[in-house]
Amino acid sequence: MFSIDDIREAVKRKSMLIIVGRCRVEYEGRAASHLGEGERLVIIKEDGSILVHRPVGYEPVNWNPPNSKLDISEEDGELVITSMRSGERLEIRLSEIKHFASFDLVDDAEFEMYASEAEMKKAVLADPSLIEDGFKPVEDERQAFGSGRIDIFGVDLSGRFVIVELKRKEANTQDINQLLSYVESLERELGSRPRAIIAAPSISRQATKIVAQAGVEFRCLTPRRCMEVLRRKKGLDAFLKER
Amino acid sequence: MFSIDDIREAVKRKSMLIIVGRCRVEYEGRAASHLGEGERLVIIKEDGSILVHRPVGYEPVNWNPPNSKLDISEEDGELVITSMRSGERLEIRLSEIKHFASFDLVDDAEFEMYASEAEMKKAVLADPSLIEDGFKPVEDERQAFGSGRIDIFGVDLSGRFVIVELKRKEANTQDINQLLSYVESLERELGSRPRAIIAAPSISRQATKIVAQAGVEFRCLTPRRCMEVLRRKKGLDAFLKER
DNA sequence: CCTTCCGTTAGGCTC
DNA sequence: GAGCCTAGCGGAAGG
Repeated sequence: MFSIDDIREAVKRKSMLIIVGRCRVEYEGRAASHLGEGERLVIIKEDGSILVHRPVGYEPVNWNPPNSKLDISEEDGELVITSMRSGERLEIRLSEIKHFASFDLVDDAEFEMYASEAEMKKAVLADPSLIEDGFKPVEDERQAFGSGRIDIFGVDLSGRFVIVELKRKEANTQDINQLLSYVESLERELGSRPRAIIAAPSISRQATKIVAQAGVEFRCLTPRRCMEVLRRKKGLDAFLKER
Repeated sequence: MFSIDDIREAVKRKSMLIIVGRCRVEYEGRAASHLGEGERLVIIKEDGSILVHRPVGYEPVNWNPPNSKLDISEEDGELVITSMRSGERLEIRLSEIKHFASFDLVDDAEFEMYASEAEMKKAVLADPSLIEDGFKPVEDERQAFGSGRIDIFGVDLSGRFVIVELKRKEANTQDINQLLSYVESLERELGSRPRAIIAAPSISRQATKIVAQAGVEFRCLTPRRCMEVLRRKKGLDAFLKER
């Protein structure tokens, strides 16, 4: 079996702890919550993050992020785990522990993610014709005109300014509003209204209406297409380097 | 020890599985990712959700939501867990298993959350003076004017329309833009510009500028204050019922 | 630090 | 099912 000292020892050693048991959970901080008695999985990680998982659902029912401070105690025969963080307090009272284990895990691997919006941006900068022929991104891309950051800012064949908003999935009304706030901000700044292009794999029907009404243009652009462009470019770079 | 059949059996029994071991993870679906070899915690829940947790961080590095389909197999001496879902595939290849356990957890408790935006809305409907004296929410509150849903729609003392946007934490520029899109949509619909009020515990400096420029009004309203109003109202209801 | 915005966001609610 | 919004969102990136 194990004692409260085993748990304290594991916490101090900065191991990952797994506790399965019957518990109640109270949270108070940015909001507040109460969870009555039931059987759950509690995970405590070496960075001070803590998760309470119910038997179903993707999300933890309660948690505290990394760098929370732990306190382990015993009260009325219950194991009490308290996780504290500026302004937030999570208390888990375990009346019965079905399982306890601790591990010192080694995990240095890189996590690589593909098909993100950042990759779409790279692809458009590498091949601006993905937006339209003659589109030229403006070199200095750190454009923060009062209200937010523009994904890509450039000029079209006729020299007119173009704001491009990228989305890796279907564009919705919120996305169009975001783009329009950039347009208006930039219009005030430059005196003329720039073109606005939303580039996404698809667009919601509702958003289509706003797009039509506000003169925004839609370009179909998928993350997959962008990955292909980047792969081709990478291949070309390698080829040029070899020569 | 345990065999692959133990794991299959636990999955079939719809238990919660906990596996700690050395693994690689591939994901392909809405995006794609690759995670090289390292030691992690894998959780499989009875509803088909699956989580891969690294030794640090609040979030799982890879996952699949509830109702994913599981396949357990053995390849090249590795335990291969595949989780599939419409258009998404998660593959975990375990080269070494340090720990395996399964549990049939019982958890029927209610989870109660307080201080949500929904509660703020209830409080304002119960006591509209939280917005201002004479404010009257319009009964028919299902207001979806082309672009999104308005939190609370009403009239002020002078009979002018008022749009109220509630936020449980500091209001930012995005929130103001959202409110303004409602204002403009409604202005087109009604012919006159309604008042716009953002009710939140605080407002960011950036948002303050837009508020001033666009004629939006800010009302300080905290979730805590709303909870007190609701508690008082509940108390009153109970008192009236007792008589 | 503040601000902004992405995310395999998830999850819920409404039409 | 489609669309929209909240979340104790978390996390990263930029100023």
